[in-house]
Amino acid sequence: MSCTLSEFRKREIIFAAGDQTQKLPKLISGAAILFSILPDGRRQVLDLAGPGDFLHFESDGELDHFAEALTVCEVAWYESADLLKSQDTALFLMEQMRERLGMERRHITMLSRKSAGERLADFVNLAADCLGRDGDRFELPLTRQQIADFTGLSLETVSRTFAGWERSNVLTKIEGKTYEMRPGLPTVA
Amino acid sequence: MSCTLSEFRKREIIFAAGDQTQKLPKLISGAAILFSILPDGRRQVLDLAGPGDFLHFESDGELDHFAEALTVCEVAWYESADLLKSQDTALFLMEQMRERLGMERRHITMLSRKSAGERLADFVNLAADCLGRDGDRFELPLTRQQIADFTGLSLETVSRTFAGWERSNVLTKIEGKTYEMRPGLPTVA
DNA sequence: CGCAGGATTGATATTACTCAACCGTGGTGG
DNA sequence: CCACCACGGTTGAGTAATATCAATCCTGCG
Repeated sequence: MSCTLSEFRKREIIFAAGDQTQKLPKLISGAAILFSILPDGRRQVLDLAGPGDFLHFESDGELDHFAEALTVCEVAWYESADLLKSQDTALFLMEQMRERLGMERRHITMLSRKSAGERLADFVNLAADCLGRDGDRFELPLTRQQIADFTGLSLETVSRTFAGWERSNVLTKIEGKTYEMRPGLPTVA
Repeated sequence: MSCTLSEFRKREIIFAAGDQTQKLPKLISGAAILFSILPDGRRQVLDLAGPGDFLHFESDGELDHFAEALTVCEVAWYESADLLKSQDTALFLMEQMRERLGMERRHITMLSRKSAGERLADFVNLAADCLGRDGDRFELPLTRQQIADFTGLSLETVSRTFAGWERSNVLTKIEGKTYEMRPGLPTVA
């Protein structure tokens, strides 16, 4: 299967809403966030992506969201026609889309009725999954604002909640953006 | 393309989480809600479906959500293998999944930072689209609780918000579950 | 060293939730 | 045929959670 590879630096935009596309981008390594910009200028973070995740499924048309590299990342660009040629790869693509749909639905559930603490605990687990853990340690290469835009909270609430966790020793900042978690975070439903 | 047809009455369960499936259900007529049940017993409404919408994309495995008929509805059950055989229908299926993904992302955006009024205005528009409008009139065959479970609000807040709209004449209850809207609902982003 | 952007913290305001009582209606059975 | 019941819906009072506004603090970097 032919595809081209490209690399992005941290904070680089991988693609923007409004771009025309003919290829499907798959994240090979690193992590990215998907977001849209609302009419009032606010950003809504839609999803996190890790290695193996497709960043969009628009095979031919205009993109409706942005993707930004959270870390250095490699992206493979596939021809969607190639992927649909064989039933195997079509099935694989469908599986990918279904997983993404499941992610979005968990996101909906998280936003729907959970408290600030529960949302952030969900987020931390999700982020650790996407970005990789080293034992109990993980990195959060996102700004407070990005975390707020993912969890639907204000950045102050994000900050206060993390501070509370650090005070009660369920979370420790090791250095920079690296944290270590201990059992005791609100349960993830 | 071979497929079987079945019909459901209002409030009937079309399929349940945990069911095994080999077929993809497409709504031909009527409307349905998709929801999941959380560990604490609460229901989370994930989506509304109207004519032409697939109710899930699980081609072979266990379902993770429920579908319930909001009105009388007809459902066509397709073999997923059939749909993936030709590139045309595979592309069509992919388009359907992409649209569903877009719906979920709008849902995320709605839940993320909007006020009760904005969420319900979004919901009303979405519901009118799914369930069909007759000019400015539309039906809402959902309970207050279901609307609350979709918008992430309490049923009391849903009730109060509708009551407020009726008082200010931006929404009128015609009879039963039929409403008429007038310009003036919070803008949909 | 100084600057800029992000992060933290505090005080206050607001929104929507919770708890609780009450209403309306459709259906059932005496 | 009517009374009653059950369920969904409405309304009110009080509260709790989180947003907002504002001041200050880090930290990485030129």
